[in-house]
Amino acid sequence: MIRDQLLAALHAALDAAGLPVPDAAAENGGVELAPPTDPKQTADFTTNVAMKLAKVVGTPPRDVAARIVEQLDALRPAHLDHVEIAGPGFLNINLAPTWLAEVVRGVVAQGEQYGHGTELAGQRINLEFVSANPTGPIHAGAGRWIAVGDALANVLAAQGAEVHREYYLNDAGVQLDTFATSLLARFNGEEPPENGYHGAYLVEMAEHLRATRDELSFDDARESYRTVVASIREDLQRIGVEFDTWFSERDLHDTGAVAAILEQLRDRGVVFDDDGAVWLRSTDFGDPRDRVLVKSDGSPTYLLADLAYHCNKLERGWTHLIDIWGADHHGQVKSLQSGMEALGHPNEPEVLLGQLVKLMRGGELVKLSKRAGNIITLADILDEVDADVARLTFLLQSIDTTQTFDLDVVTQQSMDNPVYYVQYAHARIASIGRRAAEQGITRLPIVDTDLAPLVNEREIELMRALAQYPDVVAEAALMRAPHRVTAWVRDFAKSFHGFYRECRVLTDDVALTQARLWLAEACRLALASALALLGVHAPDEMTRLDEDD
RNA sequence: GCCCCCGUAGCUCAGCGGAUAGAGCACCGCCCUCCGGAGGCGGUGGCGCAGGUUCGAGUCCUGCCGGGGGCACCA
Repeated sequence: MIRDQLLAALHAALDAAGLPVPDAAAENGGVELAPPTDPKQTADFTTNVAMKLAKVVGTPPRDVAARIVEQLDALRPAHLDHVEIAGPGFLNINLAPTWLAEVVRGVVAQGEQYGHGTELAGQRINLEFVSANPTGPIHAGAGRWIAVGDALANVLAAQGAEVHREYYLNDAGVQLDTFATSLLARFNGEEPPENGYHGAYLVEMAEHLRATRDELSFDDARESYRTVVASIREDLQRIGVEFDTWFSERDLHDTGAVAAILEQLRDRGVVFDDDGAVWLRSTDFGDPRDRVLVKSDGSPTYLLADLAYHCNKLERGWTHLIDIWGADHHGQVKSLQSGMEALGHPNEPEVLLGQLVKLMRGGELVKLSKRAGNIITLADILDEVDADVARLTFLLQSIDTTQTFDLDVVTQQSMDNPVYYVQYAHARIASIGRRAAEQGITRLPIVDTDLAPLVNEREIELMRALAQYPDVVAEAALMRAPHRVTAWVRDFAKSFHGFYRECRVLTDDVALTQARLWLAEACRLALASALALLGVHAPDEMTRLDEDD
């Protein structure tokens, strides 16, 4: 990549100028070379290295910059046009337009893999997300974890990691008993207990069961969770997410894995008995309080099973564990990590806490409660908008922010959804291809195509955005922030629509047409790449809107 | 009381310590003899408050004020 070549040249220039290389491990970081953040700056790349060195060297930043420029000019790296010193001491690197042509060729060469990298090569990551209890349908808010988890998995994989999508099925424990009690009540035409599940889905399930039998045992009621799991799988299929492993909590108990973990913890001397219960000394590992592992009635806590589960993931060969949890589970993070550290697995799992989704309908906040039964399910949303709209909506913002999902806005105004704006850009490019075919225009091999005619501001803007895309993907993976890809693709679509309006692709100028056809193709590939990471389709055509709509 | 997240334009949100803080929606103007107007161009409008670190702070630190989520022998 051109940036890497420039970076190497910059290092060489620093060396030639007798300047030290800023320590990457230091507080203010190493040598940075990036496009200017300020869009009004026209340079291709900028570096603040002179300002970082000013203090070390003891001369003003602009003087340091001058020394670097002198050496860079002498080195003349490929594509370099000229370097300017700007503002407080920025080095603004201006390249010849040839470098952007190389970007386009690079995109075409990599196809829909463009933007992928190898930052995480060799890592085997187990990503657990959703893991909603099988006691009821997936609610709408969990859609966020589905969309974010799947996109994050894609982004991590795009950086070379082997990524495994895993769903932890809580098919043991008291919540399943509560489920059974509630279902049994419905079967017998009674109301579930106050703290049971009151959702209408149990009424339906009970009706189905009554159609084939007169009696229902508690155990059979309990096992009916499998029906719920089937519906969860169906919802996931509708939104297009597939898990590699559905891991049964019950198996952990049945195989003795849970008991074995308790023994391990005992052996390590990190537990104590008190009042008939077994406790983990998690305070030794930074937890605000110690935690119960085995209750005084002899039953294991969720934490103990969860420790067994996470150890199991490591035993299966995953080198790093990532869990996506809702912020309402914040209190469990430290406990789990303390326990894992006690078991010899520090820094596992990495827990990504996502802030919760607030659902709005009719301008009112919808209170969610499975137990009260007034849930809005993911299926409800998918009944009204397609999966692409739902996914992109969930991927619009950082998981650090509480998301307000306004059902009215998302459904009634779904045509305004950003997903269509982006998909439209892709469809437009495909449309150009169709028109070209009609006119008998063939795209010649890119090696035979001169891209020099691409000099319009719009074209430059697009090519620069293309150049930045790999960094965006790498950053999204590193920061576990797939929404960065969303932000990029929206901006990119905007740039493309601007280009489309101003630069006609199919013209009488054969050379220009060829160059623009390839630019458009590069844009299409990048859009397809980004949308694939987000789990959103890249359509070749959009359904036309009604004129009178 | 303690812990986590957030506070940026009227609204919803971007913004890896860098230069004059950006989008979408809404509102006000423009633009279809031309590849799909689900489009383009322009305008109005903003970093909760106070200190600190730094050559440089929306970004880092402290305090305060708001909003959300947690502080179980529940999961």
